[in-house]
Amino acid sequence: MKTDTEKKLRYSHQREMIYQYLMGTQEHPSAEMVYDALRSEIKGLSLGTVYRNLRLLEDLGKVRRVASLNGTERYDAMCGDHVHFICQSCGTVHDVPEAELEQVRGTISLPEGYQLGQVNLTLSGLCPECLKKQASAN
Amino acid sequence: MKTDTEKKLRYSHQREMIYQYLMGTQEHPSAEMVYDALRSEIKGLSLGTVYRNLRLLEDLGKVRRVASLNGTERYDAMCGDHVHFICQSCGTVHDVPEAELEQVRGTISLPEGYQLGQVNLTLSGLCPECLKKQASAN
DNA sequence: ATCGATGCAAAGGGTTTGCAGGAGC
DNA sequence: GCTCCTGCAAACCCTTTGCATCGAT
Repeated sequence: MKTDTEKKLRYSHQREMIYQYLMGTQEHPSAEMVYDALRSEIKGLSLGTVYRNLRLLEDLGKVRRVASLNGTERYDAMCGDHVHFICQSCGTVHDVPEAELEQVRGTISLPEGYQLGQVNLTLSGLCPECLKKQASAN
Repeated sequence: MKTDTEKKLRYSHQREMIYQYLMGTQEHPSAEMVYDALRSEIKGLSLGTVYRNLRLLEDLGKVRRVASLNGTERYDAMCGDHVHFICQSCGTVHDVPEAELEQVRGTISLPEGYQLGQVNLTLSGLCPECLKKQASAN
């Protein structure tokens, strides 16, 4: 009586590497960034495979889509709710550990009848580097 | 010493209608939804024009991109920060007036050197209708 | 008359998918 | 050996853009 994920999945080196890569990075990469990072380690890796596995890992709840920048999705292996900062200029996505999302979650009162899933708090603005560049451009 | 928006803009019926439509709706429409809603009123309206004007209105700060669902951007004419609820199942975007975003903004402490712009709090989950459908499917 | 705005259609960029061969179990 | 997974490339979808024309000032 649940979303039947009847298909049993097999081990795949590609999937494992993709997941490991996401676990080990802080950069909240897009599919293409993952692809670029792994193509040297996995000969013949294809972008399609990266997309397929990201989607699969997402369905499994092991990976999360954390932001969308200029039509490009960004992924993260940490699945707990947390806060992200997106730089409008360079597109970097940083975690913001200081912000207390738990606290935020506490203050939310949804109207009757809604079921709350993810809480996504995204800040945008300019990162230190881009601020610097902007300053020196004047 | 500012982003020179030197180009002077002229009145356009299409732009006016698009803006009015966004002001008058609660549905946080995508470009195509705006197009579909207005094509009967504006003969010969083109989707490209809708996109161009949404972008322009966004640059003017009169309209805001509030969410991206399955790679499709959603727009809103209300430009203050507020909270949105996206139904994972049907894609509806609702405002959540109860949530106190101001309060949230107060609790945020960014690391040194960042400049905070927009604060975007998006909740996702299931809306009442989809919950109902899901229940009756069992 | 000038130059911004439009419609149209083609191009662009990210993501998905069909297919035949390859790999896990 | 049965299926799932992969690589490749074509297909898809949303969005942007080039171009000739229309329209506002």
